[in-house]
Amino acid sequence: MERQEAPPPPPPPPPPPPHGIPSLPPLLPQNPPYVVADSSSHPPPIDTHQVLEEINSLVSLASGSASAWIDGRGTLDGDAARHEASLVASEYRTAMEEIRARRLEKRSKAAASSRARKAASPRFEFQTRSEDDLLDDGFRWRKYGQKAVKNSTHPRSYYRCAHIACNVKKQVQRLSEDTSIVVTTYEGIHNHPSEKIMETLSPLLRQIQLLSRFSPDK
DNA sequence: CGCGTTTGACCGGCGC
DNA sequence: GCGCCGGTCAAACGCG
Repeated sequence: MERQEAPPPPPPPPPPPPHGIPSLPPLLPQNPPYVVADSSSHPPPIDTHQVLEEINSLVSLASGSASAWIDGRGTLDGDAARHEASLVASEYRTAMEEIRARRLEKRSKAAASSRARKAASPRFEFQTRSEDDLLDDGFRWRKYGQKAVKNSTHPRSYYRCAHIACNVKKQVQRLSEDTSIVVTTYEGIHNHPSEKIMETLSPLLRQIQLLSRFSPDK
């Protein structure tokens, strides 16, 4: 147990979030206060793989893997390490539960507002014969999803109006029977004018204002 | 580097 | 309860 010099703590590799796996809350402190493995010590060292197993089972809830986080950290040892391992696992569990709860809440709120909007807001659909899927209607749209739909060879694309606080949506899909036809479905009413139209109109408006200032009946 | 797109995971609704 | 399906989310990616 006698250690003259604290061995230079191996700088923990920056957690490399592997491809496709969401970044995770810290599992272990960056600088190890934990005891370095010592074969002569008692109780025997615990393998991080044990801890990893539990953490992984928790992480699987959030469809990720924690192995990248704990890899290369070696073996924990002693009561302190044991204690820390359990703390880490329980902290992690709490964190993941919170994340999950927040996501659920957000989703159910979104679903509720989507239902309300569907019931209240107008929805209209029209077809155009066009090479381009996305026809220029003067508004800016941000794509937020694409989905293969049943009985259709072409995917359906989902767009939201890019204007702030305007929640108009549209779906765009090419007919499988006639590939040259695009079906566009709008949902909701814009709470702002089309930027394109304003761009065209604003010089005219300025002109009108200017003229009215010098108009004789003023 | 900021912003828009891609893409797989996830959720709720619905029919069975 | 279970599986399917459409719609949405959000991290990763890509492009100007």
